[in-house]
Amino acid sequence: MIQNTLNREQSRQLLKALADPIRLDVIHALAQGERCVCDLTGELNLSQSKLSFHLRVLREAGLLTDRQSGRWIYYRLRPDALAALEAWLAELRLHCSQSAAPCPS
Amino acid sequence: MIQNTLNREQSRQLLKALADPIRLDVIHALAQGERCVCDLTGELNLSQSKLSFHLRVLREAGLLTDRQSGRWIYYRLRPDALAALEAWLAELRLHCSQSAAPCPS
DNA sequence: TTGATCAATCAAATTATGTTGATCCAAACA
DNA sequence: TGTTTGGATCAACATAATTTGATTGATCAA
Repeated sequence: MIQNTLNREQSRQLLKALADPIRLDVIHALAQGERCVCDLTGELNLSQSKLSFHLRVLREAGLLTDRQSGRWIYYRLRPDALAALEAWLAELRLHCSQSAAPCPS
Repeated sequence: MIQNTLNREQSRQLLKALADPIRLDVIHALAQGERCVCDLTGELNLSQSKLSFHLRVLREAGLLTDRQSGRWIYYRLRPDALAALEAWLAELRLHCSQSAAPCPS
């Protein structure tokens, strides 16, 4: 489960999962709503095992959930994971504009 | 320059730059404010060329700016880049909870 | 049952990224 | 000028991530 404040390792895992062109395609497709794997392969023009690999990376990072219905598996984005990353980024922004003391310090 | 709305490639570059443990250490250090390279090597206990490599990745992604003063170079986080990523994430969240139509579609 | 389909997994091959140590360049100072 | 120092860059090497094709397990329909 994703907490509201991410530690360094959690944010790294989310970022790493997102930092791939194919996985971003998946993310963008799922941003429109839940999708079945069988539809995603077609929409994104990916081989079955390739898609499966990337879905797994995203799922294990906590960005996706899946549910099974018959032989189909549906994936969706987890808004809480996205919100947690947003909060993490917002924190970084708070104090970053402070100037450095001149070197040599 | 980072626009307010990122395209897929821009967001990928930002995410990829962030998705590394050493670069996250750098980011966290710079989140407290501007730093000289010479201080960062010490704080993060990194070899000079290693730090330089990672600073370059972050800078080229648009996450950092640098300024030179004498022989020292100071880096700082770009809050606009962070804000742009936040906005990108927020958009993904808007419609993602919509359920899929049952397969076969 | 049997055969077909959806999707996960695995090992091998490929590709991309990060690390290291050496070298280079520019600024500062003697 | 000549030397020192901060930092960028480069090539060779090491490590990590992705792709591919084959195999497996589960569900469903005939």
